[in-house]
Amino acid sequence: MQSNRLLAALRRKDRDHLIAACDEVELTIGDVLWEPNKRIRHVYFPLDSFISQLVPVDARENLELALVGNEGMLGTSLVLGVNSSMLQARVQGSGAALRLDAASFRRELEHIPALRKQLNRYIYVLQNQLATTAACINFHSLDLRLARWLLMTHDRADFGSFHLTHKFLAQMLGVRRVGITNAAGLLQKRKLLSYSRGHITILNRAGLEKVSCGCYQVSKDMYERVLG
Amino acid sequence: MQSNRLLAALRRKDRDHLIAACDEVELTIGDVLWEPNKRIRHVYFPLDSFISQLVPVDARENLELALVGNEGMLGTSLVLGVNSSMLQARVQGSGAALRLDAASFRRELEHIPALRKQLNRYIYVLQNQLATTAACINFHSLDLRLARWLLMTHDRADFGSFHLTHKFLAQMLGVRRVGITNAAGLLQKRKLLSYSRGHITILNRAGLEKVSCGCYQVSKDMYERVLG
DNA sequence: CGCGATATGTTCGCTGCAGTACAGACAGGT
DNA sequence: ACCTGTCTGTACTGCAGCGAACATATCGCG
Repeated sequence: MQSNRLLAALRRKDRDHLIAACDEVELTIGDVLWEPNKRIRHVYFPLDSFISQLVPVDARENLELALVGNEGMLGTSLVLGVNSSMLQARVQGSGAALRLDAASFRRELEHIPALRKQLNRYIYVLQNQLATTAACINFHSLDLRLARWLLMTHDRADFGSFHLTHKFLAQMLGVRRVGITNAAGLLQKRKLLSYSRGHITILNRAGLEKVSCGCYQVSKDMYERVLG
Repeated sequence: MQSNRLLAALRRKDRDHLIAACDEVELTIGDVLWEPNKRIRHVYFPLDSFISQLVPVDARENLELALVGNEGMLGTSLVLGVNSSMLQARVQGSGAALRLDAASFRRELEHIPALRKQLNRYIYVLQNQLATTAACINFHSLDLRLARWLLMTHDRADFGSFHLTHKFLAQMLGVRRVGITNAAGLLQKRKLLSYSRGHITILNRAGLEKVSCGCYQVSKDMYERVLG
């Protein structure tokens, strides 16, 4: 069991107080924690789970814009004083998370200035990651984007294999399923990964980083610089 | 001379206090107010100027991700406790703005809770607009994106014509110059706009809205709902 | 006026991805 | 063992946008 990095940065007393207020819950892949523009009832601090945030497009398609693992928190809108978000939150890796209802969370934000400060910085990082993602979509080809996506997921899953079908990846990246098959085929030919029926294993992480566009490193550096 | 909508929402006393602390400055198209990852020295509340925020990509290319006019503020990073941003800020429409140095701004944030609250909401809107932009880039064709861009600029310029060359638009949208020539040609054929040597005039705004993808309306509605 | 600089228009070949269809591979249930 | 549903691989057409080169048009300036 891991801890949550945002909470780990708090002073022991603040952290204990906050964790005591939370429930530890088990999240299962596929769970939808919020629908777009519905009231947010809980915030989540993932421990070893991770959660996608998806923007719905034209009522049919989706696109993943942010991945929240134990380095982050789901529910930043509440920090900004708004109790909904246009993004859908979907569990993408099963595991544990600390959960806190919205009202309690607001109370904790008032009581623990360091928490607000930390989460503000996290929001800054998220914003910049969003900017990087937009640029990546515009300029980089699908295989680069796929490599980046796998690296980000790998960081949060901290084990080298996970359950991801091509169809699922296509929904995340907002492309056709066949596009993923091709891109993944390229990466597989270079012995960077292997997969069969929804089970992807990263064989050569360093190689994958080399193939991926710089966007991965930019996002990662941003996090370390502001929150590390 | 317009006022700034974020400030206009404050109570008279707060607003007057804040405005008294600001300098009114004249911004000229092309001015670069910040470079990426450099220290932010001032924040700006545009009056009748407007400012692009651009993400640099691979050290050569740019992509505009946000446009800040009198409905917003430039310098939200400071609200989040970080004194830089990875985005470049470039004046895209000449005009006036209220300027405040970073230290004073921080002080005002402490003194005027309503300001912090308002700016937090604005950050939320920006974040969602960023999400919408990313989706738009991924799913929508260039002529739709161009229509959206022109509408957003038109909103902030509040007069129907502005100085924009195809080359400049290409840099904003992260595409080739020829791509803009084609897309603009399509819109011109439908009598929605006319241009000659850098001077674009919107002829039929309603028609342009109809042609544009839904992203324009989504962004606009989001602003009105949260801040309107 | 003539010149150079800038802005726009057009063309060509190429690539990446969309859309669609279909075939083979494998897993789990009965 | 068989069937069925799911996952993956392959093949095709079509289009949008890239990169590059070149042609034309317009403006400002000497």
